[in-house]
Amino acid sequence: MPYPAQTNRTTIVLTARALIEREGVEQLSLAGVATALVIKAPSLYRHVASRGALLHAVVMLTLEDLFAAYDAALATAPDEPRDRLLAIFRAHRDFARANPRAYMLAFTTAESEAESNERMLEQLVIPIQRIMAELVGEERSLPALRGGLALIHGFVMLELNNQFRRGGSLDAAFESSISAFLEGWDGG
Amino acid sequence: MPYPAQTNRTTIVLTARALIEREGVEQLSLAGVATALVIKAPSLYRHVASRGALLHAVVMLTLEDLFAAYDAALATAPDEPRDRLLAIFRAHRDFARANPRAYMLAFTTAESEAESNERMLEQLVIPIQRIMAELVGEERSLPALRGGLALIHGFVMLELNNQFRRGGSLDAAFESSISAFLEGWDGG
DNA sequence: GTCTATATGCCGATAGAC
DNA sequence: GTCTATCGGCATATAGAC
Repeated sequence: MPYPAQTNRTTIVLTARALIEREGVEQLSLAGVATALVIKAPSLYRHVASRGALLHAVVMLTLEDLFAAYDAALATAPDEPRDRLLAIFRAHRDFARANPRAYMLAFTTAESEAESNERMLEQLVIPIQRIMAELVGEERSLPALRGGLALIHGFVMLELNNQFRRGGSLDAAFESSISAFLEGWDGG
Repeated sequence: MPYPAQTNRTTIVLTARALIEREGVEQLSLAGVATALVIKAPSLYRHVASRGALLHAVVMLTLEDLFAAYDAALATAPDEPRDRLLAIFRAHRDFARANPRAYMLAFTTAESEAESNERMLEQLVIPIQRIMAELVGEERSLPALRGGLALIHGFVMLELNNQFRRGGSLDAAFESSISAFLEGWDGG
């Protein structure tokens, strides 16, 4: 066994994500990943087809983790629909702040890499829409879902890109904006 | 005059933006810009310090154009604060859809290139906050501004990245979400 | 201000030995 | 599965002639 296995696909993907988080996506090179794993770049091709495939794997992993964060938040949330929705939204924001570059990458891949991405995103959104339906009714649940996603995603994107530069509590702005949005659908 | 002027900084920036819109930011090379201008790449350095400086110029131009779109929208809008806010939000979305890649670039530059970017963004946001203050009161105008920006920016980002894949009217979702958000602040 | 020529570097990816 | 060696490409940026 002159060249025993020194890594595997999962480790490679995790390392790539860590490097992306540290230096940015455009800085990610296969040589960098290999160095971090103390192997040589060509060895990576036994586990990953290309740089693009690696990035796609990072995106999928990130979406899976976000989904898991939803589940964890729901596991400890109260029964009220409104509380459960808030729990998900807060978990979403927390996740984005904990993994900013991976988060942005996952939601900014325009290509929508085949169908895998699409399926994952659908899975992610199902629990939100279900709760939304309880709150605003079935027929308005789709636009309400879209607005809710837009609100939290937009908030998080602006926050991650340092576009809220005027002081004041971002937490309070987040909470009160969600409250306003939900109450507005109630009333409408 | 063996080598007469064949271009200028403004033309270069406009060309760069057009290329970005066509092929994406990461695809933009100085060689590509030069070719589009029918000159050679090194000539660009008489007008632009570096690729980064060129990108920054594109961002500033884009923000200026967005600001102008706000002004144009307000010029023909009714007097009611709510109508004026809707006019700005619709103009924002229209602009983003007309210039998707430049828009994403402008709002995704984490570095916040010196202070110029910051000042421009502040200018952009002033009219929105002023109207917001009329609608929800001065002391709540900052969180309401942030929530409103988050909602429209998030909606547009999800839309541009093709993350609304379930059919239904996006226009309707946009309008009803804004209505809900604004009414929620009224009621709160 | 534009040109040619070039320095310099990094990248993704492949071939073939072990 | 990992290695060394390498191909081929394209990038930013500079030097110096005109």
